[in-house]
Amino acid sequence: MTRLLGTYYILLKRFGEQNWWPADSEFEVVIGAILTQSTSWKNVEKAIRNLKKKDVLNPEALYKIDVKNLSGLIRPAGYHNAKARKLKEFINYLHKNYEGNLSLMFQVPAENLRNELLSIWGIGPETADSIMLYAAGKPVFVVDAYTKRIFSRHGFVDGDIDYYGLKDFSEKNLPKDARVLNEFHALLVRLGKEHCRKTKPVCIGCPLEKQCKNKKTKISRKK
DNA sequence: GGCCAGGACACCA
DNA sequence: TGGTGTCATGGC
Repeated sequence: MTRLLGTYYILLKRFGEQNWWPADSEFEVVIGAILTQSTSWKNVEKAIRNLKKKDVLNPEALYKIDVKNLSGLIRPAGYHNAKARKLKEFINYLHKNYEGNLSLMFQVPAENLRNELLSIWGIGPETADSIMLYAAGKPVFVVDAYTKRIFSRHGFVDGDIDYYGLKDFSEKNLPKDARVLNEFHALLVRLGKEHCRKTKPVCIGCPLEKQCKNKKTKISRKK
């Protein structure tokens, strides 16, 4: 077993299954993946509630709604004008190429699907991988700000590693199993929120405290 | 009242 | 290729 996989089991034992992605449908996962860009999930939930209330959280309605109305509904998620355009870019692509059928799109082989997603304006590496893993069920590792911070602070990778360096490292050291990759990313976000924040890291009680290399800000047990 | 959150893109050197 | 600015609301 790799050290990284061992870390996964440590987190799983401590936090339990996270049951990601919290959504009622694959389509909702895609929308959530775009809305959560650089935004806390609590704000995304409000935007999603608005979309549900107006009954537009489906491919047909989202295709028909005008971008201004859409922008107003997703306002709580921040960057609402930019995100409304992003949602429109995705839904237009889906209608143009797959008749608005997400299941049809997800039949595309993983590597091709990833390139297609990346070709859509507003969908970058992380959002593409989130959609691949949590909506399409493809076995890919999702890198985010928490992953980078946690892995560098705990000595898995250098702090200046880029997205694909981190993704390659992770996928080489973990089984190609969507269930594991799904759970691990969710556990890393949980760890990041509770113990490995950008500022004020709380190492005491962190399940990875012994491995932490964050000397500068690590909180000492000594009085 | 400041910081930052489950990023991506445009622009510039 | 890498650094910086922009997009913006809401919780803590």
